[in-house]
Amino acid sequence: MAEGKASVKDVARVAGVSVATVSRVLNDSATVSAESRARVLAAVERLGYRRNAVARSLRTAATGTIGLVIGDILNPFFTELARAVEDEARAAGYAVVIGNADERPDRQDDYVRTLLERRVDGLLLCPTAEVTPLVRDTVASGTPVVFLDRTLPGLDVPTVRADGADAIDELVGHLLRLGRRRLAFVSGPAILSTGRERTDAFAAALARRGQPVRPEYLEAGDFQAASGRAALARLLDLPEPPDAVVAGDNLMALGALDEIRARGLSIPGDVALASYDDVPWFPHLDPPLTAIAQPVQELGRSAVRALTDRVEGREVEQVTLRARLVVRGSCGEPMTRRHPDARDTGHGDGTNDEGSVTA
Amino acid sequence: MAEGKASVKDVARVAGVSVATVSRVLNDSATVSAESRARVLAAVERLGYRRNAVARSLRTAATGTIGLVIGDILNPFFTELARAVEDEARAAGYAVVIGNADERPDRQDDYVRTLLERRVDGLLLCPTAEVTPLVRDTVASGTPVVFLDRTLPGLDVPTVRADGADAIDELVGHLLRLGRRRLAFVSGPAILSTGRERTDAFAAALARRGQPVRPEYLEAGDFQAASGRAALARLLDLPEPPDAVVAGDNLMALGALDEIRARGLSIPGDVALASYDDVPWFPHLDPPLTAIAQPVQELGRSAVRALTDRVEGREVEQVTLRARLVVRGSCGEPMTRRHPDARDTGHGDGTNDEGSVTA
DNA sequence: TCCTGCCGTGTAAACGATTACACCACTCCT
DNA sequence: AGGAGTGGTGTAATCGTTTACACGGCAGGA
Repeated sequence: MAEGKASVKDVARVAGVSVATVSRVLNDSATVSAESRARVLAAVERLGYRRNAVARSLRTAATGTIGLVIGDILNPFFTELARAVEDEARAAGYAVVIGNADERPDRQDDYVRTLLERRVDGLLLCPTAEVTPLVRDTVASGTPVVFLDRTLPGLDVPTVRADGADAIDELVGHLLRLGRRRLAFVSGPAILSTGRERTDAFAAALARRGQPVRPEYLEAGDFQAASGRAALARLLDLPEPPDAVVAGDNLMALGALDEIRARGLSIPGDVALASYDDVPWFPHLDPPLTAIAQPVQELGRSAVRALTDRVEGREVEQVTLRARLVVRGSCGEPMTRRHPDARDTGHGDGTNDEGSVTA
Repeated sequence: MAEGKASVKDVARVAGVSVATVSRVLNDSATVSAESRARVLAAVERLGYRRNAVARSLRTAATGTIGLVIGDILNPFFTELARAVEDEARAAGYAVVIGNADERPDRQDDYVRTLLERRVDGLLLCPTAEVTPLVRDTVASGTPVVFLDRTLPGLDVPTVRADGADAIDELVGHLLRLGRRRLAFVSGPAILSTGRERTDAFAAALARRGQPVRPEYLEAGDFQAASGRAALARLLDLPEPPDAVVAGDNLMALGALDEIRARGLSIPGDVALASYDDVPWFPHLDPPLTAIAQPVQELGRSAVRALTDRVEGREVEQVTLRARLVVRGSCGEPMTRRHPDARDTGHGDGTNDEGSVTA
């Protein structure tokens, strides 16, 4: 109704009670007579009073806020993750402050720093490719931190992540079955679990099937599109270029697509392409991209649960979920339906289903 | 180094000075002897002191934070916008708290409420399709608010947006030139400027060229994929279905794609498709999607500048930028290069260029 | 009647910073 | 020598809440 600068003191005066009573009504913390309650509520309404969360946080030493630092806000994987985190946090009564590290340790640190200064109750971190002193100190200092999607070596932090080893194994089998023999992998930074482990799983899958693992087919990028493109350029310039490439995330797959198209090569004719991460438009690409889908919704929700558990003093353990393979046409699988009359039911983690967002 | 619970008082004690001096060093606000400064800095280091932004904000009545409420975090348009806002805000010394309204007025209000409680210095709002009392009260109460991307009728709020009338006109000309005569438009909610104005521009462009505007070809959605799909279903079920469809945003275009594919129709053979908003993967679709690109980076940056100007007491005026048409193959344009050996230079607002993200 | 307990309420002390004001010790000028 | 200015510092008030503690009144049991 009125100006927005009223404080408890004003409310108390208008309602003819003390500030303590106002506070008690606002938090319904103790017994207050119906009479007082009504008068306070009326005064609040009349003054357009809005509680000052800053002062409240100062006094209670809790902000009701968790920080989420994601790797790259332009990466739909993180975007979807942020959405899931937000939903679950809101349900648990927390607000989320999102920070975008842009895959750069310095920006990550910037965000961690301001989030800590703002006294978030806990921190959800998708760590960038480096163990910075700040991150080390932060986890050491007892601030509730949970790693999401990725881990860093040498730090004892609860982590929520998806294991794609089985899916990668399946994908390798798929490619070999389709006659591909020169399989390449473009991984993320080796220090990140999501970089190292995916490469390892890939190599293990080849080995398990008695296939050689050629070091020149193991490329590394930084999870950004440009690095995917560069990696593809190096691979395609090899004397014996690969006939199948698996990209370590969806952005590098996009970069790979760029390079393959730019060279006038066809997919899957000249080279098969598959991607880690499944995103809504993959089914609409030419050809539809075979991908490994992570349970993004569950990842986000579990992470929030783990963090709030830590914040509220409960014990938490590591959470590992499973990713799974979604076969489409980009590896040479015969396309059974050129113009499908039913929806491709590739996704399946509960929400997004091919570009149709939110139920 | 040590525990993270030190306060200015502790620092003062260790440094052998008063809290005032500590504060002065921390804000380098007044002259402090080199001697004292050094001792304070040493104490800060030794105690691992981290300034409490909550207390600071309470005292200074400023949080150094701006709130950004976007329509839908799963929509890449908003994601890119958020990125731009964040960059500019960070450069201006502000942190950004992102809220995701999910295109729902109640969630928008939820976020506006908590952001105001947390005393953000200003609010960047992409309003949802309804003028809620809270939004009305907020702008009336003098809180610095700037609308971004969209306006609401009846509210006098500085707005930063892109005008697509010229681009739509150009697109209509493009379609007519390619022989399309039954043009349909799937708009967003009529109450939003981004809904209404795009429809109007579309109708005006047709009228200007002496083409009839058929009301049954003017569909409305809610900027989400599902509504685009539903709209397409209605359009394609008409006795005389359109031979070209323009979607009012990228998600509805995705939904349109879904429906067209599900019916076994081909693009552009059976129906041409174009979209408002350009996103990194459009060039990789089958066929590459013709789209109207908004100057997203500039939009975000201008909005932050407008808001910080308001926050810091300067006058601000409306900002209107221009969108532009990016022709690809989805309307029947002969594809000059099936396998381009140069990059499609569709985008051009400075940063993203096809899928390659960040320079 | 007096004591005990409970209910509803108010007073005042925190929380951790910033900052107005006062103060001291100089130096420099007249 | 005395006054004015200045540079460096400390004391204490303040921001808007929450909450420990105290207190008055009233009911019920002995």
